[in-house]
Amino acid sequence: MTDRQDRQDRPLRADAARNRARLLDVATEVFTTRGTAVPTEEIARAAGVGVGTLFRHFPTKEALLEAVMVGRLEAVAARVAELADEDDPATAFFDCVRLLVESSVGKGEFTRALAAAGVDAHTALRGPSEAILGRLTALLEDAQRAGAVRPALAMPELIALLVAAGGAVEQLAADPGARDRVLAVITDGLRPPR
Amino acid sequence: MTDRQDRQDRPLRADAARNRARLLDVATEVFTTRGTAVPTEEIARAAGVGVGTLFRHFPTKEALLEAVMVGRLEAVAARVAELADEDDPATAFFDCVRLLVESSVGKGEFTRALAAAGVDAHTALRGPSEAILGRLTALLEDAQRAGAVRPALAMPELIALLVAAGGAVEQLAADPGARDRVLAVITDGLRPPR
Amino acid sequence: MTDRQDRQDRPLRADAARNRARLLDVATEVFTTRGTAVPTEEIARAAGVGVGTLFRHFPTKEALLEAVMVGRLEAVAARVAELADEDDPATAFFDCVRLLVESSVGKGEFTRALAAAGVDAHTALRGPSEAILGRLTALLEDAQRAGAVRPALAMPELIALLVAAGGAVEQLAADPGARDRVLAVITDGLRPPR
Amino acid sequence: MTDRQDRQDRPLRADAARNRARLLDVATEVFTTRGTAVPTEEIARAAGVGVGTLFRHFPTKEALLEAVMVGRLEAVAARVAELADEDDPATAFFDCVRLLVESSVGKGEFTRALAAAGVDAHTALRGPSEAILGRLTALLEDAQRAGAVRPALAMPELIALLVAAGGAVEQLAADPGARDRVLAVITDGLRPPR
DNA sequence: GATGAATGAGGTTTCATTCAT
DNA sequence: GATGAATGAAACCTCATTCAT
Repeated sequence: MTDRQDRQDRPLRADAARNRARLLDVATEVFTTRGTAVPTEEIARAAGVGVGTLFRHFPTKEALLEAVMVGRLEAVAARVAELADEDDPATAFFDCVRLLVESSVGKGEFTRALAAAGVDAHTALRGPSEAILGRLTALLEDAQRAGAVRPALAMPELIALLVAAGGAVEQLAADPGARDRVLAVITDGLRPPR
Repeated sequence: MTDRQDRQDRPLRADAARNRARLLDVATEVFTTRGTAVPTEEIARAAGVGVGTLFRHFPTKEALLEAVMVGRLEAVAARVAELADEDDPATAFFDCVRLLVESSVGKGEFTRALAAAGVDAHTALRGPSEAILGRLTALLEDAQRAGAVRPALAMPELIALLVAAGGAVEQLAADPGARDRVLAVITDGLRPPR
Repeated sequence: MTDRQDRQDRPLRADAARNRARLLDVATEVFTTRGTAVPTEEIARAAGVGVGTLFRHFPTKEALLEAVMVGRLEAVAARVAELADEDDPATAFFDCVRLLVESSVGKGEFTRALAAAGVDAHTALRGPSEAILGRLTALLEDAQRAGAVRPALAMPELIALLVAAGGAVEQLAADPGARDRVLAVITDGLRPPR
Repeated sequence: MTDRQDRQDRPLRADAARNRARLLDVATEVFTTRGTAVPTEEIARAAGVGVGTLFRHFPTKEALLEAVMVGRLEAVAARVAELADEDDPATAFFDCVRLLVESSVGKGEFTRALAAAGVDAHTALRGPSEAILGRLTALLEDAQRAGAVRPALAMPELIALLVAAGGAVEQLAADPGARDRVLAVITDGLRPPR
């Protein structure tokens, strides 16, 4: 009776696309700055649409959260791909680290919320996540081979460090000097021990 | 906002004191492992008391959160005080860093929840916080004077780093090796740059 | 309340007529098997049209319900008219009873839903209803005069019995033997008492 | 942590019991006369309590529906048990039939709503249902052995007939004469055919 | 003091209906 | 005429907090 094809793959109507985009923008902004406890109705109002519209686009609050995450991850993945073109392994790796730290602002909150909601976060996030992780793994290994990064460091702790440093940077948003000093500590810490 | 103790200085009856202690224990455990969204009723039940009792001791959920925080900060402050007795400035500072990271002071969630609720987080937390910060400031300065820590580092970013590293460590709870490597990155990063 | 046909007497365009017919078919099927709580959108989808089209033909969900009822009643009225041609009063009456029971005129759900919606159910249903009732009244009187049906029986209770027996038959859809035995009880019960 | 015993088996506090009873009364009345689509809030208001109270007693609308059903079935079961003491099998059986028809008012609506909600209706209703069905089966067999009821009649169709006749009687609530005539048709129909 | 029943504002989600495309 | 996106009232349910027992 209902063909999935019919409902999903048709390109969105102009106004629908506009609304969807506005909702995503607003949700990203709101979730990032005020946490995930913000009522859906408020997000809808801020986007200038009714709740019904929100729920047509994202059938669940979780779905909205997930979509926000996917959007952010995709943007980051794109920029990581650019940076990975750099020739010098050390430069490429540390630029990437800086990028990830600076763009991971607020991400921890999301993953936690998704996890708490019992979502299998991997379903929709896997694609962009793996793109990022794949690149980063390669960059790490190259930089380690080049002697620019301490050999005793694997991906899990690197990820954890990046997410954590992102949180720290977030706290220091008001003081760019402090932010740079945090980044310096992290990057210097990643180099091989003396 | 303030717990019962403060309002009427009558000493708590034995059973009341026991209930208050159990509530704090349970709340610490529950908030830490499952976040602050857990219903008050569940906390009361886990502590073996009725909700009414919980609200007699802590007139607000926020008050309970605050009390939990205060408890944790006080415990940490005590241990920091012990560590500060160490003679070698470098040892003292880095031991303290490790301690603070491992006890994940702050646990982001709490401070955020308190802030979101509009509580002036400093009212009740100021005491123990300042105790910790005072010691840490002194340790930092000593270690910097001794050349063990990079000079370009102030308290705000140190705090941010510690909180962040705490988060990273939390994520890696399952893998002690990774946790140690994170700590190594942070502590090496804190040393003077080459 | 009234469907499009009534408002503008322009004859329906070919595709419009086809859509209207499909909607009625689907709605009859869906309401009958799954109750009246099924969302309009689902009916539209099953009919292969958009919701907008559904509401153009039937300005209200109630209007659709009503149209479904009218359709069923008209079909039954036609068959009752055929049966009434039978010569033997007893045969005619009992055949008619069987027909009405088996076609479950009314299906309780519908009338209730219509009534609950505050529709004056008689406005549009009156025509076909009266056609059926008129015939049935005549058949009942003839059969009573012929001594085939108990004299102490008026239309209201006959109707009620038929609707009720329809419900019983519906419940026993899976077991044709049981269905026949229910019909036997009713028809034997309608004969004059010993 | 939580012992089921602790929560459920304690006798209800006086006010709680009063509220629970009022809620059940109101719900029975409302569901019976106006169907199951009535909002829970309205039931709560009619019972003079807040929604929260309703949901404390019945954690789901379905649970309330089920409780209403159980209550009605238990009442009927008790009366059936009384009637079954009668010596004459025919009298006992037909009295029971009359009772069931008259008390089954509105029951069909409930079972349908429960079924639609996907509840395994048997879980909570099984007890009282089986009590009624067990007695009725025995009465039917006795009456058949005594030659007072047609032999070709099994429980499934008897049940269906009773429920259906209940519906008919409900429709005729305004006219007691008609109601009695319906009952006469049913009971005469149940006797052995001539 | 302790208990847990009661409260009701507020959160998420559904769905009949309207209207821009 | 047809479409389906948008709308928002209203449904169900949760939970911090109060208060009778």
